[in-house]
Amino acid sequence: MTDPLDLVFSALSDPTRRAILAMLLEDDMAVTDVADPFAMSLAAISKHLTLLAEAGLIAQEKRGRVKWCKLEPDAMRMASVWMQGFGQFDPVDLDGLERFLAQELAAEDPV
Amino acid sequence: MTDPLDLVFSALSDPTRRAILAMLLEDDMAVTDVADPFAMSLAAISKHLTLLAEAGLIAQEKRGRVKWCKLEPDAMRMASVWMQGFGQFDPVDLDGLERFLAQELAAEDPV
DNA sequence: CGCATATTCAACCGAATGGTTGACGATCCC
DNA sequence: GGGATCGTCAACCATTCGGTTGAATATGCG
Repeated sequence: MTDPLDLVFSALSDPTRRAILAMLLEDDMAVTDVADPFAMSLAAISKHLTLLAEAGLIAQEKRGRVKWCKLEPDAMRMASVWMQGFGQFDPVDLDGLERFLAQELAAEDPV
Repeated sequence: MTDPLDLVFSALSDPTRRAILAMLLEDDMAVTDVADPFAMSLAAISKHLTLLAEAGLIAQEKRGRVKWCKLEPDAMRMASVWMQGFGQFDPVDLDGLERFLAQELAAEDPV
C-alpha cells in the first residue's frame, strides 16, 4: 500500500543515512565499521541501516558474525527516475554532455 | 545547520506532497484548487504546501485573496545532483539519449 | 569451555509528523 | 457594511522518528 518511493525518500532525508550511503559508495562495510565515524551508539546506526535496507538502498549479508552492507543502486535509481520523469529540468549530470549533444544535433539538423 | 537536502527529501517522502508536485507540473494552482482532489482538510493541504515551500520545491505568491503555488525546480535539481553526483548508476532519463550518444561517439572515434 | 567481538532487541524518551476541528484575518463583491 | 470565499493559526491527538541504555544472541578464537 505504501509507495516504495516513500521509503526511499524518507531514508534519504536523514543526513546520517546519506553519509552512510556515501561511505558505502567507497566500499562495502561491516556494521561496526559503518558506525565508527559517527558520534552515536551502534544500535542507532543499526537502526539506520535497517531503514536503508527496507528502502532497498542497501543490502545486508551476514557472513560469520559480521554483517556486510553494500549499496543497492536500484532504489536510488527509481527515485531518480521519478524525479526526472517528473522533472522539467535538465538532466543534472549532463551539463557538458548536453551541450555536446546539442552541438551534435545542431550539426545534424540541416541534413 | 540542517542540510537543505534534509528538507527536500523529507518533503518528497510524502505521497500527498509528491502528488501535489505532479499537479503543479501541469499548471500553477491556488491552494483551494490544490486541495480539491484530496480527501483531507484544506488546513492539512496548507501545511503540506508550507513544507514544500520551506523545502524550496514550490514558491507561493499571494495575489488578492488567492495564493498561487508554482513549481520551483531548483530544489529538486539539487537533490537530483546529489543522487547523480553520488550515484554509480547511469543518468536515468537518458536510456535512449545515451545510446544515441554512444553511437555518435562511436561514429566519431575512428576520425 | 570461556571470553571477546558483532549485532540486534526491548523499553524508554523527547521531538517531529500528519491529521483533525474551530476560530480567525483578508479579500472580493453586492 | 455585510456575506461569502480563501487561507492560515492554534490547540489537540495518535503515530513515527531518532536517539539512548542495558540485556540478549550469535559467532569466532585461544
